Amino acid sequence: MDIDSLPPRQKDVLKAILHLTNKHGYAPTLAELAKALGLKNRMTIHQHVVALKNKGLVKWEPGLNRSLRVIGDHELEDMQEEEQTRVPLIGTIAAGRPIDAFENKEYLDVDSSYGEKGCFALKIKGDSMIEDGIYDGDFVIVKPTPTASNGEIVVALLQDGTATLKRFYKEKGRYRLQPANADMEPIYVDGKQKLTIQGTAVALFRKLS
Amino acid sequence: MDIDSLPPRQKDVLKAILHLTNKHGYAPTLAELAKALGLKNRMTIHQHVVALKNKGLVKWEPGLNRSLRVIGDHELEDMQEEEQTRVPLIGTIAAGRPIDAFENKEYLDVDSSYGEKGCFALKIKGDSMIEDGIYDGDFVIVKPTPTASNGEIVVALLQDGTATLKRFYKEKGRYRLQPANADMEPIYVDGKQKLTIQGTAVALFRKLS
DNA sequence: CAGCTACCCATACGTAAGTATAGTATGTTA
DNA sequence: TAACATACTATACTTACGTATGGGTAGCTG
Repeated sequence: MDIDSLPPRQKDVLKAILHLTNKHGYAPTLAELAKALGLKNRMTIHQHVVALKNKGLVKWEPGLNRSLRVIGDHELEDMQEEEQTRVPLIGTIAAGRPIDAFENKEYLDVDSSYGEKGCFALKIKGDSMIEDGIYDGDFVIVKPTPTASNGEIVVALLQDGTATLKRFYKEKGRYRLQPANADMEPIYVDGKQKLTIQGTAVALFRKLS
Repeated sequence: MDIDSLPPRQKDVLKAILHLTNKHGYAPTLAELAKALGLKNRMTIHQHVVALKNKGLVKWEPGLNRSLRVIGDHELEDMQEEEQTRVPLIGTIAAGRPIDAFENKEYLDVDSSYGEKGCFALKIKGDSMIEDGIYDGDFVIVKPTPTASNGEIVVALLQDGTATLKRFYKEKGRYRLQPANADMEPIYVDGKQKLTIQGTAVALFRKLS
């Protein structure tokens, strides 16, 4: 049974079992798996693991708590996932400047789900988003996406090579990059100009002291 | 810790844990260990594993079924590091209310240094610190300290049992807990009254989307 | 269209299993 | 001798957690 031919969610469940088992050293419960996959109900997981059991990929003892395990030769697969949990801190972003890349590899230890999504972190320089509570010196975790929805905070690359963190709005024939600072004007980008969205900001981290 | 220097029965228990775990692929229960060692009562095993845990040879999560596992020197090191990386999210803090403890154990994965310092996390409810960029729904990481310096953001327990997150200032004969919200007044605590400082806020984490 | 798979949700019930509390007995060491 | 560690026993309580039962939607295929 090839994992890659599994339906998407079953594959997610299998990976989560491997991951949580290796992370904790004991088997996960259905509820823990549900939580890890953003579900509200462990019954969904139960149905998934029944399907996986029928495909010979997992096994458990009926009625025994925490006896769920992956069977076969799939245990090593979780090892390569491990290194992707950390979020690389790639540089500083200041409006009107290109991203100033850090020379040394640094990482932000945050919730592992961000690393798994391929997120990267940027250190904020400036006050352009201060009224949205994003302060100079904060770290923003960015999920790579080529597009964004209105109102999302994006890391945008302009045509002149500069980068900026702003709220994104798509308007008639143009894009608006809106600062959250009353002293600053929006940036408008004509619809025909090149606007690259590096990703959307999904989390913020700040040292207080 | 050398296994061979263990008392006889503790050594038996350790071996049985390893054996049953490898045999079944999931952790044994106390009852299963008791049965394997010819005992009638799982309490005996419980006392043995407590002794083994105190010697750093096994580990489990209190209250979780089948979470017992043997930890070796290498794993011990990893486990300690893992355990101390995670910051327990213990509840919600809203000014004027006691801390509303979360029922389910949750953790915030943040920079490992916070976990090492024994920090805990609280979810913010309210706007009392909004002008310092601490918003409703944010998570604040708190380092336990009984005292604070002027200007530090503290989790304070008042005499009436309520909790609050404010900037701490020591003044003549009293303490001032200063909100960062122009619509709110400071809280003054007479120097003779009981003011418990649970800790100081050292970091903030916010989900943006 | 019907049937099937995939995927999500809910509540209720019952057993699994850890823990609390308490006890006795034996061996070792200061 | 007393204190402590080791090792066994019991019952009762409480939470953990799997399962039963039931519902729904969406997409694909014959």
